[in-house]
Amino acid sequence: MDKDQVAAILSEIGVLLELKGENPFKTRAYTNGARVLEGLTVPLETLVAENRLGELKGFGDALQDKVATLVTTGQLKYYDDLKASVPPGLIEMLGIQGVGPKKVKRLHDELGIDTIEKLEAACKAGSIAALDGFGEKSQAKILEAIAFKRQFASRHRLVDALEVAEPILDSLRSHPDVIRCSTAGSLRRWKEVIGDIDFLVSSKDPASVIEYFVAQPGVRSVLAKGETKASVILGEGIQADLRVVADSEYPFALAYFTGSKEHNIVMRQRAIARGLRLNEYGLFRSTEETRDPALRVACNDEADIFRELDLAYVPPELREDQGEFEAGEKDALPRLVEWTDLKGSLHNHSDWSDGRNTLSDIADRMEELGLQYWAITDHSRASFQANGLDEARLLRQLTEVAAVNRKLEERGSDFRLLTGSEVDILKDGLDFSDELLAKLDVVVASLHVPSGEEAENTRRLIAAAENPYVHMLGHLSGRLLLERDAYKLNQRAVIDACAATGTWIELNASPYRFDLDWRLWHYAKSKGVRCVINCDAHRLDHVQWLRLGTGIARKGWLTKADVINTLPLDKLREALRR
DNA sequence: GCCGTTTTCGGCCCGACTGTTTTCAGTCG
Repeated sequence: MDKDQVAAILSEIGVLLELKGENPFKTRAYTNGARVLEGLTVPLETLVAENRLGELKGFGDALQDKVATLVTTGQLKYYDDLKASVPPGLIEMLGIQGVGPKKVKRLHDELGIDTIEKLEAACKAGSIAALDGFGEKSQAKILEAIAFKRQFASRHRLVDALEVAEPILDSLRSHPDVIRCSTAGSLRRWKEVIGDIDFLVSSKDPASVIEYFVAQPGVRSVLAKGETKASVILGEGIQADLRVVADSEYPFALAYFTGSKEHNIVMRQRAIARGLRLNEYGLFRSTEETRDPALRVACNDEADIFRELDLAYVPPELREDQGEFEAGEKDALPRLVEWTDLKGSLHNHSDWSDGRNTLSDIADRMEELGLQYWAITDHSRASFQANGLDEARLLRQLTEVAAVNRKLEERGSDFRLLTGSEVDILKDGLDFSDELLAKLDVVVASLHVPSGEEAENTRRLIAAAENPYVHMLGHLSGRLLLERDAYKLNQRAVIDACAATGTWIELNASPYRFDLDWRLWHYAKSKGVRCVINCDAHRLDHVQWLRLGTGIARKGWLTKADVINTLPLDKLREALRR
């Protein structure tokens, strides 16, 4: 088994132990172990072979033993027995809002409920309300939560969340009683997929802000409303939470609610190690629970908090406990790329294949936005479903691009369209000959029709990377967020090949893809692979995705120097020729 | 289950909200 499979099993063991009512710290040991494995950059089998699992954080005798067994045999009796002892429906029941491991255990032990369907029937029959510790309200809430779970997915794409969050944030900002406000949580950390939206506000009058928030136009129902927080469901089925704090507490609350949970745990531990106590209300000179402002360390913003804990400021995108503490201690955090650093996009479509707009409309719009270049890389002939270009049409397109560029030049514009192709990676090589590819400014090679075999897909992509006319690989994994997993593929092996050949890798900025995944960029960068943040635009307004994609690049620790399309046009042309 | 310049046993990050409770357990983030 590889690390991801082993991590999934450790994580599942954690959930199963919770359902059995095990010691929560034991449960956490498994959950933590899974996270450590997910972030591993060396092959797990190597660690096992060299007996070095004990070097991993939180890996004691029990975890080392179980992981080694899984890696070498692909099986684990402890896990099999545990899984067999817990009905599968119980895990599904955990996904219902307000139902946790303790309740699932009691429902199962006392009423024999082991599926969501049985739970729903029991609610309707009134037998949940009769249970000790439950009541009419719990029963009604469970029914509601089951209906909600069926109607809406609990995970949402970043772009969908931003679309509803940004107007609400603007609205909060305009409220007279709001002093400072921000989004927080996974949205602020720019995760590609988010669960809910978090807002944070500082105010002298929390009650009025809470009332204002629950009355926002997008609010469909109110889940909870207290003195300092409220939870609502927005029309799109996305849950949004608001916290209101005093302005002096704002930086602490912002850091706290931005998370991630794992990042916060380390922050608290750093506070404790310095004789301090950190929570959402402050950083206190005390190890006891307190909110005494006299004991609070004065901090005006998040940077002050990091400084008190002997760290450089960590941008929200990096707060995943993926190395930011080691780097922050040494003041070695990178200066991350900004979306305004980008000068253009090198993978885009026009109405010659499956895009919507003409070459001249595209040029006019991108010039107007202040970009310096925009590559037209329509599909190649094998993508006939996307109206892919054959050699003759591609050659005609080159003439037309030249004509558009001549007009730009005549009116004194420095903006240029670049010629190119998103050439299909086929079973036996690329869809176009090297002679044809050599005539293009930009060649993006993409796998659209994968094989079912990991080794075969990996081989095809490596072969494409080795072609001297290929500048970059497009949407490497082929995933579609919340729709389709990555192809079977050894991504690290392909990254290694790109490092060896100097081939760039695209960060496809489409919010449906964000591919290559941010978790792999740190590795790619360490190998010296350069990134291209591409819109893969099919319409003019997809240019907005440059901003989204840059946030993902930031999560991958990338700087301006790591991203090719931050280069001005003349430097870019040189790089393309190399 | 993990961990240790006080500790190899006894801790392990912390607080708000809800419902079912007369003081707290469960859940969530």
